[in-house]
Amino acid sequence: MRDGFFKQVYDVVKEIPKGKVATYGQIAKILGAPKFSQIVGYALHSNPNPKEIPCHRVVNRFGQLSGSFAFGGRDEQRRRLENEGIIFEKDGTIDMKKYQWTGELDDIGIVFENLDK
DNA sequence: CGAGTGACAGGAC
DNA sequence: TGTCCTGCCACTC
Repeated sequence: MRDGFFKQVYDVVKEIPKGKVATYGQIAKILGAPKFSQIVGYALHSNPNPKEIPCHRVVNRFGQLSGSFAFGGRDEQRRRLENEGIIFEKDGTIDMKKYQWTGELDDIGIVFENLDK
């Protein structure tokens, strides 16, 4: 998996279950590098594959939608999340206690061995 | 190949 | 989740 860190990010993001969200930092941590949070955001910004990568399920640590969105703006992102059962507060944030993806590697089936080859 | 960039996080106060 | 400030590293030009 040395095609780039980005690809690893995409692999994880694709495994986020419907109705759940994850933070950039969380994804970074899953990849074994908590400091990669910014890189995760950068990776999704590139978003070479919008139809495969549900980046609307990835939010910042406040549970708030990101400023720019590759699919068509915050509105679209919000609608997609609502469509998955996620309720937004009136200030545009979501309840992370309820919706934050608690799953880790065990749940998503990605094994670090795979990352090695 | 060096410098700048960025969908961020976390600690300090 | 008050604000401010610093660190972080892959990627692009």
